[in-house]
Amino acid sequence: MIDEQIFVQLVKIGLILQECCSNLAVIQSPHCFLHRFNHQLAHYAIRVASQIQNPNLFIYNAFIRGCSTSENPENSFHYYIKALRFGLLPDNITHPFLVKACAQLENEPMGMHGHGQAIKHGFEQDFYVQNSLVHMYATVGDINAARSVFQRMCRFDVVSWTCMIAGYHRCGDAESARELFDRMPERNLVTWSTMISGYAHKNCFEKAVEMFEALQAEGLVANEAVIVDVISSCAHLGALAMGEKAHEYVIRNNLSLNLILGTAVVGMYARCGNIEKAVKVFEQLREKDVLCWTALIAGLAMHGYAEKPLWYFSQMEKKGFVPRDITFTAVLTACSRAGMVERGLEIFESMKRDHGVEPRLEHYGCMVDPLGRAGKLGEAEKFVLEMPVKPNSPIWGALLGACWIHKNVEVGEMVGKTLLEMQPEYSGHYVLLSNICARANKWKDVTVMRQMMKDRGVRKPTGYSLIEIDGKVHEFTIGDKIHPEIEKIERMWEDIILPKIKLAGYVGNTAETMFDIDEEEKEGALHRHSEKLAIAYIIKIWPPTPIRIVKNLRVCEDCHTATKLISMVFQVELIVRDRNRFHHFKEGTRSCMDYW
DNA sequence: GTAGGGTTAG
Repeated sequence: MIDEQIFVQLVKIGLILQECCSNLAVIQSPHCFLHRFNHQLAHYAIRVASQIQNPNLFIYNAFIRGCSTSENPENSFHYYIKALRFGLLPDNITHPFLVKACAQLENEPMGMHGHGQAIKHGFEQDFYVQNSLVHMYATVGDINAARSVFQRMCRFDVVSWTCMIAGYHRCGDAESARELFDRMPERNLVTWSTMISGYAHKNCFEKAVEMFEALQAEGLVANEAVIVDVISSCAHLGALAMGEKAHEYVIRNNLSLNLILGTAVVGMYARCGNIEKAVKVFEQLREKDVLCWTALIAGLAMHGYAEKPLWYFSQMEKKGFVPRDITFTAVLTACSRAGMVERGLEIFESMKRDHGVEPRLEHYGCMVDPLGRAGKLGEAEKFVLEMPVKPNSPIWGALLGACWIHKNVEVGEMVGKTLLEMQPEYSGHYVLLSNICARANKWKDVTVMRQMMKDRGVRKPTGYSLIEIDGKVHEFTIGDKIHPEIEKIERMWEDIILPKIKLAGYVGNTAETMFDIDEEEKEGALHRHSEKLAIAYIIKIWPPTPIRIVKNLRVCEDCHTATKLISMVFQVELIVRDRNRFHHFKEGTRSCMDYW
């Protein structure tokens, strides 16, 4: 029989070891060994515990605490119930961890159970219990319950406010979060981090970056957790200069480029168009895991590479990392972008067979697209109709895109009709369908589509392009009339660029603009597409190499051809990011092989 | 004893 004091020491050591292992498990490979070790350790501790004749509350609290942050937080309840059965009364330490376990599980009914237990044992007024409850309700998204606990509290600290702020962000109420943030008397890094991640996770990337700047203005130094969201926001914005600045901040402040931050930096460089730097950072990372590899593979795919992402995928597997569903999304995208239909199908089939990963909607989407692009419309259609999951609008959208590329009006009309029913508010479907009709000279249908959009109040979003010059972002919109230098830009296009690229074989393609404007304006309007304006502007002044442009919509066929010719005639490298991917233009070649 | 971090088809 083991002495209780010795056991207490054992549990302490065990818990510390367990925490160390869970950290180690993240940074080292192969993972399976450490997981097994972890499991064995827990098992060992439990076996030791069962040897004790009269375990006291301290021991149970240690287990409840240990489990609350483990992979199976529900075990906290297991030990809680065991303690009760043993006739032990839980104390003020027990409840916060029991409630925390429910938050970890994101299980509100269980959390309410925990809340009930705290009331039953008279700890409802305990400050730590209250903070834990606010946290738990905020985490499960029940902001009303969180607020109700919060409002009944006698005192607050930075943790209470921060938990409430996180809760507001979680339920999409950034305004209330901001209000509380401005009002609270004390803020620390976690508070700032909660605000920044709150914005970033709700796609308010500019706000996230603004908060980071405000944090610096306060004289605070961000840590890894903060900067991760800042860098990921830069990635989403496609703001390379801003992202580079954040990366420099990491280096200057000696922040560790750990697994998570490293992944964010790799993703940022890829999404901001500097894929070479993404690869370089990736190669230099000391710690790598499957998500890190996935970020690189997805980045390479985004840039139109095919062999490279597949090579990294095989390297990843060789090193013993187990691909996850999103890894396959990235790999299949790479095949799709490169038009590697057969290779894609092979990998798609291997997902379940060799890796036990059940294909999800996005994986099917990755297959419909290349099949359609390759002209195998029948197979693509069959694929959609025979899917075990109900196809969603992006999948039908991929099929519609294929109909547009291959001028298939019959299938296009059928698919378009389905899409208009599924998403009557989305302008893209009307535009694509009308373009399909326009290509087939079915002008009556084009008019019908136009009218339908008008009747339903659907508007096509305005196309815009962004370029960063000396750290300042310049915006150009289609048919721009408000840009202070618009006249010069237009003259640049008309007098210099257009004649030069015409000599190189450029013929304006007006088919796609049918939808936007009247016949006689067609060619003129085409020249006012935002990326052409941006290029004309940047070529006018000293052009950087490469010229980087970020577009909100997809690059149209005409702009694509024009950009390709500009890169050749003016001897400049252009990197254009549209809503889907990157296009690299250098000396008249392009990375996407006209697959876009 | 209580709060914050990466990847994702079209």
